[in-house]
Amino acid sequence: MRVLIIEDEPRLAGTLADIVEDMGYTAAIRHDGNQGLDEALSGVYEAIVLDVMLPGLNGFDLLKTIRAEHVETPVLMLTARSELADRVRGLESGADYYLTKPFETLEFQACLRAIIRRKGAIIPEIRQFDDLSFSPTEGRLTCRDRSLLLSAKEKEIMSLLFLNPHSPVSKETLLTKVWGYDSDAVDNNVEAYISFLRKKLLLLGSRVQITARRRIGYSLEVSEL
Amino acid sequence: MRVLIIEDEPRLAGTLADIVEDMGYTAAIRHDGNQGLDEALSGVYEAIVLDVMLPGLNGFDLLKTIRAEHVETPVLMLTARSELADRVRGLESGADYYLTKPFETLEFQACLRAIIRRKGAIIPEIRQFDDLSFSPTEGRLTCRDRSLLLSAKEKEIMSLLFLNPHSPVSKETLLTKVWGYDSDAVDNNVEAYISFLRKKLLLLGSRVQITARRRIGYSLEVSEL
DNA sequence: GCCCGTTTTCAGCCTCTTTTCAGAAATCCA
DNA sequence: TGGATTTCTGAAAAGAGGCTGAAAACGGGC
Repeated sequence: MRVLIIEDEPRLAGTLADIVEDMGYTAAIRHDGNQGLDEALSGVYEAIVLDVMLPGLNGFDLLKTIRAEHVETPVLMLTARSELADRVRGLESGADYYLTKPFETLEFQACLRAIIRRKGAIIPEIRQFDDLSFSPTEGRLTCRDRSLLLSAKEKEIMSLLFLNPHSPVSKETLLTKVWGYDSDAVDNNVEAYISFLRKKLLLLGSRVQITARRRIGYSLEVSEL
Repeated sequence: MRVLIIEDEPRLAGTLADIVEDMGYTAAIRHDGNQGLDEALSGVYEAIVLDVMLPGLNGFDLLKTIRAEHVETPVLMLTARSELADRVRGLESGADYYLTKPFETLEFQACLRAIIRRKGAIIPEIRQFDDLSFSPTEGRLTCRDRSLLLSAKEKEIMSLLFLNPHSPVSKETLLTKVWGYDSDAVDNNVEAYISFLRKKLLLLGSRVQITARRRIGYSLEVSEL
């Protein structure tokens, strides 16, 4: 799961790469428009972070070109200006989102996650939390040398919990995101699955556990012991 | 610090209000376009969360009207569709951001913070008062190296107290905001919870304490010693 | 149709939260 | 000072939410 960053300013490019890697992706960096275009056309990226001002070929034209070539990779555009005209132009060139510098790390992450999710992909490849790692595509949980596969529903629940460890996910969220908006599943369905997942965590011997916060939700936490 | 939510679906409106309040704002809700417009024109809000589909007056037109009246409150638009045309139209109407349903709490908060910050205001997501810090989303109180989690009701009460330390919050306010408008909870319920919270502050060893002002309410104060 | 793993359902138990109550303490005011 | 009022808090009861084992129902592959 790779993200392409096309940004000529080295410091910003580095920072972005760090953030993206924190999210569980591998980052590739290109510093000019033409190199960026070549790379983007490869179509192997999960998302592209694209600065508007670039040497060689500007962001708008780069974007139009790859869209013309039917590369549908989600694109997050970055610009120093927040002019309406620019933002509209960005969207019309085929950007999925438009972020004005400066921005917060959290905001950037949220937007990146949002555009990737919007195109239907499941978020990063391998996510790590303490001694536990999780591959959402495969649905594999690994702790040290032990590893096991999750069922479809278990996998989706784990994905949501892994998205932001420590921050609780409510049963309501789980029900609508995993079972669907108009399903008639009830709270106990979630509880049953949480129970399944806990058994598997125990089996793996991980220090990570799923903690219930009454009336609030479930979150991943590292065991105190 | 108020945020106006213009959203006709009551459930979503309620959820958004909760989130916004967790961030330390006061939420006002309007369920239809015309009422929303009146409220928005007052210009007293820090930000407006605006659904596109509304009875009475749609979001685009509402937004254009208030911008024509030179109300520059940041606006976060919500829509069920992610059509390019819609997004362009939203931006052209004067929206600061465009969020497609469904979205994550975190994503929503990040965007809201972003648009407010962009217009110059600042909001910390962790609130600090003397040696005590409080994270409303997580419901965690921290003092130096010690930290603990609050229950649902404790959390809500603490949120309200933290909103304006030193300024007292009445039992009546607490009852309506925490227990709800039509609950039959009595003053002693509040008193009991204040007592719980005091115990927890003691446990943390914080200098912050909850002071009662007879017939007026409770406020956070720093201990004299 | 049968087998398998997955998913749902149910019931009983357990735990934490919330409410209730009663007496003690503090505060106010005449 | 003394009585009325308000607030505090420990303990217990009531309630809601959460857990889990077992069994039933489902559904895809052979």
